[in-house]
Amino acid sequence: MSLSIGGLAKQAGVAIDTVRYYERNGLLAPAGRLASGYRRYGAEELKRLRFIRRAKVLGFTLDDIRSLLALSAERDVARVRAAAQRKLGDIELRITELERIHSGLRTLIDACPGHGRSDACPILNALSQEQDA
Amino acid sequence: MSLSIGGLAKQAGVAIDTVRYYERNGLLAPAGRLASGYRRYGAEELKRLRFIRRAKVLGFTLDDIRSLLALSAERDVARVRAAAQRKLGDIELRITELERIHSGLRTLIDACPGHGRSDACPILNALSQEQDA
DNA sequence: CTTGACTCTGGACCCAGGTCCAGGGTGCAA
DNA sequence: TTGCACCCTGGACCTGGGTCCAGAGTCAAG
Repeated sequence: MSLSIGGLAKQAGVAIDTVRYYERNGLLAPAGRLASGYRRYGAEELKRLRFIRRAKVLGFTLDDIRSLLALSAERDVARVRAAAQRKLGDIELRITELERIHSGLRTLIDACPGHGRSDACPILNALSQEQDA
Repeated sequence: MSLSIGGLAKQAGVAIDTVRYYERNGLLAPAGRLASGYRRYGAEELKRLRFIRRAKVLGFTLDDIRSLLALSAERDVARVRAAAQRKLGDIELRITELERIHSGLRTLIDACPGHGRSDACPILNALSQEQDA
C-alpha cells in the first residue's frame, strides 16, 4: 500500500499543504519520490502524521511534537513522560489564568443591572477607573 | 496637565509604539499636535488608554474593545453587559476545552510508569495508535 | 489523445497585536 | 552650541501554524 500526498492527507485528516509544511519544518522526514517527483508515502508516515495530529489535540505545539517524536524514536519513556507533565503544567497555568479572568468578569456582570445610567455600570466603571483588582 | 506620547505611554504602562498602533487602528482618536507635529495628550486619553489595557486583561480583543468604547460613548449599558456576557461565554468555552485536554493528558501520565519498554508507554501508544478518545 | 484531477515549486499572504528600524526633526539643559 | 533624549513617518518584521497562488508538469480514465 502506497499513498500519494493527497491520499495521505485525506487518511490523516489534514490538508495537503499541511503535509508539505510539516516536511519543510522537520516533523515529517523528506518523502520518497517517484521518477516524476511526486511524493509517495507508506503506512509509517501515516502513523506519524496521525501522531502529530493527536499530539496537537492534546495541546502540544509543533516544536513540542518535534521533541516528542525524537524521544519516541529514542524510546525514552522517562523524557516523554516529563514532557507530558510540563505540558500539563502549562495547561493548568492557562486554566488558572482564564479562571481569574472569568471570575473578574462574572463579578462585574452580576453587579451590572443592564440598564440605567451608564455611570452606574460596574463594567464601565471597572474599565475606566483606578482600582485594586 | 499635558503629556507627550512617551509620558502617556509610561503613565498607562504601554509602549510608545503601542499608542501609535492604537491610534492607527482606531482605538484612540487622532491625537492633538503641537506645531512641531509632536502628539499631545490630556487626562481623557490616559483614561481611555487605561480602559483599553484593563479590557485586554479581561480577555477582550482589540476589536471587542473598539465596540466597547463605542457602546460606552453611547452609554448603552445593556449592550455593554451583553458584550461582557458573550466574552464570559467564550472564556467558559476555552476553559472547558482546556479541561478536556487536561484530563486526557492527566490520564495518560498517570498510566505511564515513566520507565520500561517504550511500547508499554501509554502516552506514546495513545499518540501512535487508533483509539476512541 | 484528450480531459480533468492531481502534483510540483518557491514565495506571498493570513490572523492579532504589536515591535523595530532608518533617517530625519525637536526640546531642553549645561 | 553642543549633546542627548525625545519625537516623527512609513514600512518591514515577528510569532505559529498554516493557506493560497501561478505556472508548469503528470497521471489515469475513456
